[in-house]
Amino acid sequence: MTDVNFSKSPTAPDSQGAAGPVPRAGEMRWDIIELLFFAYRDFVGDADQELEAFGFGRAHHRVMHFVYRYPGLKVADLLDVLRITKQSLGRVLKQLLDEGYIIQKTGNNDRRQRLLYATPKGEALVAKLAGLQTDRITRALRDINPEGAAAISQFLRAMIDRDDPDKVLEAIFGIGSKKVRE
Amino acid sequence: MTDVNFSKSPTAPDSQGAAGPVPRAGEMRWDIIELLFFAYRDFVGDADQELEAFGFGRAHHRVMHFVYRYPGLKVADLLDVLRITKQSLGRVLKQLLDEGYIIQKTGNNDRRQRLLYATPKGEALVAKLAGLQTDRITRALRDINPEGAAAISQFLRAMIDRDDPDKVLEAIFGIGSKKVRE
DNA sequence: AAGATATGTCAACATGACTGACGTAAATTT
DNA sequence: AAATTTACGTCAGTCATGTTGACATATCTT
Repeated sequence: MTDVNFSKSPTAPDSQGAAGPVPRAGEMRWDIIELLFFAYRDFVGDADQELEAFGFGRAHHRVMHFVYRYPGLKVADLLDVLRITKQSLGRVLKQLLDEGYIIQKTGNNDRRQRLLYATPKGEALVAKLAGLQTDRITRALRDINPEGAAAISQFLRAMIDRDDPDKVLEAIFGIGSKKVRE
Repeated sequence: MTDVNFSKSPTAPDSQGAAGPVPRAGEMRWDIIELLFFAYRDFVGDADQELEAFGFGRAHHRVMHFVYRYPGLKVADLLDVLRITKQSLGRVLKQLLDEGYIIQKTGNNDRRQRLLYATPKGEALVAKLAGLQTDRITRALRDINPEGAAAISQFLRAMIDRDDPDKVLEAIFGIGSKKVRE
């Protein structure tokens, strides 16, 4: 009744419509591709539910998270990290400023800059959401030994593009001696 | 110049605006949370670029992927997997049908069902996109031994909600003896 | 025959992304 | 000192993808 019919596909699996060297299906990492999809879907799903209560979306979460974690982040840095346009960021940032989750401070050296900081209200929101996600991660790591955990960390790092890293990635990869809020 | 000011946050890191037991910052898995964000961002970024050339978006990719991988998937199954509404799926699915990437077949036992299959054109698209993502995964796994790879797989599986698994998750977790296209 | 199910469709709307242009203040370069 | 560049904000318009709720049709189940 809710069964999927897996028998005989009407199209041959080996027929290809594209030119050039197409990778063969047998070499594909379907397993990891799909696990990443589902893992990420449920990982962000934790926060999505909470955010509804605040009238916020994922965009607000991402902004709050990085502002909290990297105090004094500039607007330009945030644009690099989130890879969205000024317009998109502007809308979300304005809401967070208006509702008192984030405050701006004029840069000391460069007065054009607006350095961003989380207010206590903003910190509480970030902590709540990170708590949910940390719970999931901790659960997932429960039966994994330190070597396994190291492999997971190494794998995730290696999945990230390292050409032209932004401010936050530099901190994560320890390129400079950037300090991050613990 | 593009430096981030990490010194003295204007708000105390320990001040909390929320009631109840708030997890302390020191217990948070900021590392994994952020690695997942960046890893997934770049992982889906591979496909996004290619999709532009086809005039498609991520939604089209997700539909194509699961239809290819689980031939004969029903519309209802797809709704479960993608966790979107009928409306949203309908728009995307209609395009893919109209443009010949997917075909429908009426169910054998239940003639109300529309079983979905990828056409050769659709298969080529999925293969192209999966190839890009597989390349990234293979690169990331290059220096990781089999035990590490097992830990990664175990971790990703454990990150996924197991209550009320859909058709595809049942196949992935081998609950039944579902066959999947290799 | 009545009811439940699978799918498709309509209207209306929200969010978060985009482009391109323009303005202002402040820093930097000439 | 003047010209240019940079950092940021904003306006107008568009697009992709998600939402809700209602309703129609064919088909299966009871």
